[in-house]
Amino acid sequence: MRLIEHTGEVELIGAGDFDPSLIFECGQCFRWNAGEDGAYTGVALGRAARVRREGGSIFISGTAADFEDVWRGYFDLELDYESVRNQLSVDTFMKKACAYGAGIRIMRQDKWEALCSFIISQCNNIPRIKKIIESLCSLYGDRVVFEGGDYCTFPAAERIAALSEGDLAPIRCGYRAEYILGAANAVASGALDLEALSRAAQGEARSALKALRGVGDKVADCVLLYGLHMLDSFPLDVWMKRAVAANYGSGFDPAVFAPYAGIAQQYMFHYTRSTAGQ
DNA sequence: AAACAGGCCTAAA
DNA sequence: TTTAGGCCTGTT
Repeated sequence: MRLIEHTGEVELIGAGDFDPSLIFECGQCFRWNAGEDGAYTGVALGRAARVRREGGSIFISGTAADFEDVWRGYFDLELDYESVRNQLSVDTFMKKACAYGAGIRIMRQDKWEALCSFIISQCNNIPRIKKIIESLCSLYGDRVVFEGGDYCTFPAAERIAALSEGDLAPIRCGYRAEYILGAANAVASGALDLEALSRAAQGEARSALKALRGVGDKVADCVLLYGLHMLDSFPLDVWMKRAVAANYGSGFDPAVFAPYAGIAQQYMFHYTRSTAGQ
């Protein structure tokens, strides 16, 4: 990959699989939105940015230093996703899913943000999930100005731990408020060390997450994959259960996709949802 | 109007 | 170990 620094943004040439619309809309994140020009703007890791594809290049706002400090890791640019796709194309279904999802990458999101976001996601639809998260950020995040617009960071666990259920009432997250506060307290107090968990064994990290009220198998697996970047974690939501049942039956074991079962899940998820009803 | 949406918890077999 | 019902809220 070649990097060219322009004024206000960097250009990536030969970044490999990198389709902003797939990355931001395949269900792994909630805070990147497409503008009229097709460019995505979002706030991540405390800063706002814009990402777009033009020709064969990817443009990310900021300096080369920003890119090295934040975005190279955030977009997981060290992993060759084309090679992963080839590795995962083990049968007819996965060949189709991988081809369909070429351009997807699994981001390294903020760990606390992933935990909190996927707690909110339970039994909810994407528009409402995004609405609740934006409301949480605008109430309790920090303001950042970017290209003349006003944005908000995702509030730190410490900030939310200091709140009450009443403080969360305006975000309209319903019964999840109690779960959010519990998780925030666990993280803020140090009882749950997400940084340490990301270096622990997957099973151990999963158990620690599931010890939180409001975190079951599905949310825990999403946090492992999207927050702790454990690429072998295989979240099973209702769509994935249908997809697995339809294509593999009951004896399926995601270990056939090791060590990238989580990426396999992402291709399957996106392919299944996008082609639903066709 | 009733069901459903990217689950989780509890109680009961 | 598996299953049913309830849960906040918004949308269809």
